[in-house]
Amino acid sequence: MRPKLTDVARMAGVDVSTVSRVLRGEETQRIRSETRERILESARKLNYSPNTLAQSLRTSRTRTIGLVVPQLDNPVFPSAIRGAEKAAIRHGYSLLIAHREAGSTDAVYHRLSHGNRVDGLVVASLDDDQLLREELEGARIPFVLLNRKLAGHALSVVLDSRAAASIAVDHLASMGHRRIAHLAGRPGGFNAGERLAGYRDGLKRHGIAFDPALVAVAGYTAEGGAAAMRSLLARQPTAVLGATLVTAAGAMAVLHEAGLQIPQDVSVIGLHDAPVATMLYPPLTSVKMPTELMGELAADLLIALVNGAVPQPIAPLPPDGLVVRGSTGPVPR
Amino acid sequence: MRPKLTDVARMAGVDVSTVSRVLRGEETQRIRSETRERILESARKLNYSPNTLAQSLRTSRTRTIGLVVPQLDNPVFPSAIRGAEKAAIRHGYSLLIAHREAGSTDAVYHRLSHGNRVDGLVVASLDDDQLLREELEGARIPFVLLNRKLAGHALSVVLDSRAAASIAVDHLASMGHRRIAHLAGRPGGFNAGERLAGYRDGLKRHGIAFDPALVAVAGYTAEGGAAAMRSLLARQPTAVLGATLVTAAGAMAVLHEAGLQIPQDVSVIGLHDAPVATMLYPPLTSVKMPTELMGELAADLLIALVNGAVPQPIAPLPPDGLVVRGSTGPVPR
DNA sequence: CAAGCTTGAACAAACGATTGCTCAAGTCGT
DNA sequence: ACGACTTGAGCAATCGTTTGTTCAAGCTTG
Repeated sequence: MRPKLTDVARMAGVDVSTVSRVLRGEETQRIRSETRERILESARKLNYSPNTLAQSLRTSRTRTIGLVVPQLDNPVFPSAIRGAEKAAIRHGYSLLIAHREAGSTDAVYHRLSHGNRVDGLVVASLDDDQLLREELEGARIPFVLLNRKLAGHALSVVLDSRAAASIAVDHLASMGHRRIAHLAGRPGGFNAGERLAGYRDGLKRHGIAFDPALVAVAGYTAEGGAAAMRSLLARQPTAVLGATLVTAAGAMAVLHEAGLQIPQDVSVIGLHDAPVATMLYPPLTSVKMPTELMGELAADLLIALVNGAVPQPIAPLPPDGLVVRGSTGPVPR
Repeated sequence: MRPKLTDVARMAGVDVSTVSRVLRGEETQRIRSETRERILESARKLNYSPNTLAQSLRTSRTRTIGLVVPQLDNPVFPSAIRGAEKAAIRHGYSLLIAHREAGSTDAVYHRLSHGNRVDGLVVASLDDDQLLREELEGARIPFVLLNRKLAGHALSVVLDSRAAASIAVDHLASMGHRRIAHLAGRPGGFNAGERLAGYRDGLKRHGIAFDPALVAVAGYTAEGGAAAMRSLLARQPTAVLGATLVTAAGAMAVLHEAGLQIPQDVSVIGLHDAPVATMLYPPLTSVKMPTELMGELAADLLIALVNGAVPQPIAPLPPDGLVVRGSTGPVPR
């Protein structure tokens, strides 16, 4: 049998309330130091550890936050998870990760938010606004959105994708590219819109006319990137801006298949940087984004919220800069 | 305020115990059907959902299992997570994912196993036996090891890495390769040993002498794979067997750097298949392993264990077969 | 019509902690 | 030496469920 407070109390010859106060380090009540020692000693001997269920029930706080991620094979999320973990640990919270694929029918939000298992939720979702809104409608706990916004709703921590896309275009344009294709994200999605806007910002700044024919929807998967790239091949872009690392990778595979050389024939650049970028051939030039920081700030924000603070909204996180690798080069003549 | 059982009871004009029985569908007690209706109606109106904390405290079961993963950027784990999720849902359990990097000082096991938050743990770990054993020593809940074994301890679900490595060697040997290098895993590790054994099995079957100079430790990261490959370059292997996808990818980057053509100069093959294999250039030939199934079986096993069954050990899961892509070809003459 | 069954539901005791209050003994000032 | 504090600890209620037990009616039976 697991030792409980009463066991420790019996062993130390005191009341459970005293044990509780000593173990929690409560200050409202003075305890003779020899009593304290006796209690601590007993707890140690019994290898006591509190039943968090009972604690949480009593205090109605779990000191746990949940993080819902829509996919694990996108490097953004592992990185954000690491950040959230750091923040959680820093505040003495536990982090509980839940996986919920886009469009899944599993009621993860409901389970977590109605089950009293977490004090708040950091939500990353690839679902469309409508669906997400419905899902979160009934949430009874505070939540913070990660890497997306939802109109009129909740706090968000997002990356400045617009700036990132714009930086990418700068890089390409500075090497003479003018036929720059864009592999776009989910149409209507927050990030997709931002990135497209940044792409257009960049073009404009360099006096390049926006050509809708050079934009194809790729979503967030390698297959999507590949399909989009295939559809753009006929347009003969000299450079391609992928909305994510993974879509850029999908595009690269298609370029290789088509017998095009990277970067001699076509330059490729991706948004977000991650270890996989170095595994591609050639290693992918990308705009590095503070994804870990994003997770960290989201968790910080949520924990503040949980503790009754009314946190300020956080501005989009600016890119960490450009990481130039082998996949981009001067425009072919 | 969240509605609780008493609220429903008051609204329906009955005792909480009756509400509880109706809502839980308990059969030991007959309930008049109009009463039942009234209760159900009230619960619906109040949008009642039970406090799982209280439930778990009372019943001392959480109907939740934990899955501890050591890394998220290795495709094996997302895949195993998916499998475990499936199994958990199938049994009506929730899955709680915890991240614990190898060598981390965070007491994840302790928190989970002593905190009464999960009924059991599926543990994947890259820590060495000694450390893992210590960590798990004090666990007060059942656990199942994922993708590794620990001498004399606990149930495991593992892949048949030995068979996988052997299949990979078959493939290479069948194309005439005889100088086959091996990028090995963590020395002393269970999987590393198995893979090395499989590699040697394969060599032997094809009458190739084992040459220790063709084996280098790469661990489980791209950098490790790259370093190992660099050290092997001088040995001029015609083919390389990476212990994982990621190490193979690291090796490929080095081969590219060195100006070697894949597969014309050197063939590369990896163990485990995952989407990233198709993103590499050339797309990586690999031995596909049932990683999702592994997660599923581990969760099944754990849930059986939690429910008092004494499950049979599970034999290593055989590979799903070879996926031939562009990274392997005939031996250069 | 009294005794014994059913039926259907209420009572009440846990589960393991936290925390506001009460209270006995010792200390101090006068 | 007596009342007023202080110190140190125990009492008991409570968090929201679950579940063994009791119990009042209504019904059957002989």
